[in-house]
Amino acid sequence: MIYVIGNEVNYINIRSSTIEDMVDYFSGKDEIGFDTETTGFDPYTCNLLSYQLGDSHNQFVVDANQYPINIIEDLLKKKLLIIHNAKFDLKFLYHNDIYPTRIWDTYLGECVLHKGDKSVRKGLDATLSRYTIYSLNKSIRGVIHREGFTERVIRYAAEDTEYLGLIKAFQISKLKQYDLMRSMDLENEFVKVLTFIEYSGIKLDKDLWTRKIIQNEKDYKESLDELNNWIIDNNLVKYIDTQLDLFDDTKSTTISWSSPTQVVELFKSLGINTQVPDEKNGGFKDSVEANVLEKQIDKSPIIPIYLKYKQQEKLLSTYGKAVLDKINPATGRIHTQFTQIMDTGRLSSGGKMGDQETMNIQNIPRLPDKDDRIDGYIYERECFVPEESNVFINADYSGQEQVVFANWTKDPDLIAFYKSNLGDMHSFIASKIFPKLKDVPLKRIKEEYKEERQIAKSAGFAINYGGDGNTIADNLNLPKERGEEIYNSYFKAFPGVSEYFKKATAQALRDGYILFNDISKSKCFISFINKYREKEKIVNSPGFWEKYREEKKLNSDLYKYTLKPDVSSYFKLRGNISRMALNYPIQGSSSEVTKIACIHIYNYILDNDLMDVVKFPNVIHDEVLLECPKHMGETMKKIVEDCMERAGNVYCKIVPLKAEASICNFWNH
DNA sequence: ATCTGTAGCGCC
DNA sequence: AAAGGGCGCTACAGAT
Repeated sequence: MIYVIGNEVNYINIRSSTIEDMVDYFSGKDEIGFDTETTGFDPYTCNLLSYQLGDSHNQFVVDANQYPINIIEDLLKKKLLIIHNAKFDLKFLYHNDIYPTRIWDTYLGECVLHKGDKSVRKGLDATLSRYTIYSLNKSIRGVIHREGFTERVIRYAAEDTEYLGLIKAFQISKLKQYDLMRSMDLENEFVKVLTFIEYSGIKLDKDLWTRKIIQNEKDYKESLDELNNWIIDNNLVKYIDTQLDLFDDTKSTTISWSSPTQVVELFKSLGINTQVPDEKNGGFKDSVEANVLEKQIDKSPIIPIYLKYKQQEKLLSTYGKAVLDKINPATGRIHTQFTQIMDTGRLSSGGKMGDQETMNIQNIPRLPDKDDRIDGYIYERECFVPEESNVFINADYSGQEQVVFANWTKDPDLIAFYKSNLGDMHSFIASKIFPKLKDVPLKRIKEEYKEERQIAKSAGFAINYGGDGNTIADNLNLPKERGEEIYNSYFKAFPGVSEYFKKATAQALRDGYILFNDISKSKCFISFINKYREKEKIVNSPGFWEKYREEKKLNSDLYKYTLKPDVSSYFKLRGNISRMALNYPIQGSSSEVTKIACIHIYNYILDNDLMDVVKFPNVIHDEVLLECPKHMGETMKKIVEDCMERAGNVYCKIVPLKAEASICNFWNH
């Protein structure tokens, strides 16, 4: 039965009711299906129209204008709320100072159960159809704003809460089957925090940002002029604009410098090699990306000018005027949208929230090292600031993924490095892969063997992400053989890493998913596992390789069009799985550590009644940004560090994760 | 005029 | 045999 509170109705199976009756009905129950209808996505500028509470027997649709949601605060705080995409509804509750404690988010349930498969639709309707024969009519969505509490609006609003308990039950059974309940618990806890982060937003100093744009425009024009003048000075007539302008006798060029296609053509004519391997077809393609050109910096003086231009262009486009439009008129702050569960469990930021464009707040350019900063130059992160009477607490884990890596691989030398607090990691790897540095103190390596250290840094990085000798050679512009040597000496130096790599790959190939760790048991399902198994079956069939070698010798059509593509795709898929198996557990477990840290911080804020005082402007993978009144700075700094290290201790039992926080007046990281 | 895919590059 | 993990945004280029 559907009940409406706040409007007199009498339709078939729809009755009028009262708040008291509704509260009475749910007081004996532990969980409530919950949903809201609003005028839009932003809690600061939009309003709550109705809220619905329901289970499989009864649903209550309440007119929020007549009955402000605060009157059921007690219910919302005490019961388990089952919500599809809770972040949206929670934001409106937070806006009314209601902070529920127990959430089951059926949307996140789907994300946990189908992590790795983007093709799975996770909306409420799609979710319901996955588990039951029921389906929803979503065409009504948004109509409530226009037509009010009509019969069809009431029916569909009620329907959204009717099946949530059922979906939850199906999800629990699936989650248990895959041993994913702890992973789900983590996400259900974290969604409350992520809501708070989005709700908090981050303040952008508008004037400073505007000055930054002016500065970028000036730099941009200068490098653009430099580019064009170089063409004119070198009299590359093909690219010089010959069209006369009666009012302007300065020459210009016909090149659109932000077009890679056009720049490729020019650079080729200057003898610059633009060929890079094309992953898609195994052949080659043209590219003028920075890492291709940097290796050929001596080939033409135009290269450094072009690279500088590209940098300025980026600062002016992605980090230019559009950012100012993202400032919320009500709060004066930028409120992004986070996606809570990507394939590795990491967050992402940006995209559209309804018809509202948000921005990625996780890729704002970093401040250069202090020594490299230019006096008076305005850097992006300097423009992100706390409110007048506040300070930022900016904290990050030192070497989060590296430390998780050491704990996961259990490599004795890596562990020894951290345990003895030897100092610089890259110097340590250098000492392991260069025999001549075996007995040189790490401090000396860092200062005197910069080249070796750089090689070690690049090699360690590539290997962590599943790269190999070829990757190393390519990165460092070395011969293939040298890259191979470095690769091999790395594994010789760290046998535990090699062992771990083998085990991780074997597990993934066996199970068809990547197991992140034994604490949360989080998993990413390999969406293309069946495709891999098909190819595996082919290459493992009796006599396949004999046939392959034979046909290869003949270079037959069978080889060219069947055997070769099969083998190629087999190794390609296997390589992909292998790299996922190496990287996902490190990246995914690290993200869980950060999520738990954020939960601790959030709970501290909530337990100490600081929701109106402390803000949580951002989280960037291994880094958190808090905002609090100046006088609380020292306390919050310690709290944040403590929360982060406590979270780290859950996952990193051998080598602990250390967190460092600082108090600052802008995003100083 | 509007949509889609790609190249390139910002962050961790 | 192929050859570095995870994201999102902006410009261009080609298509509709």
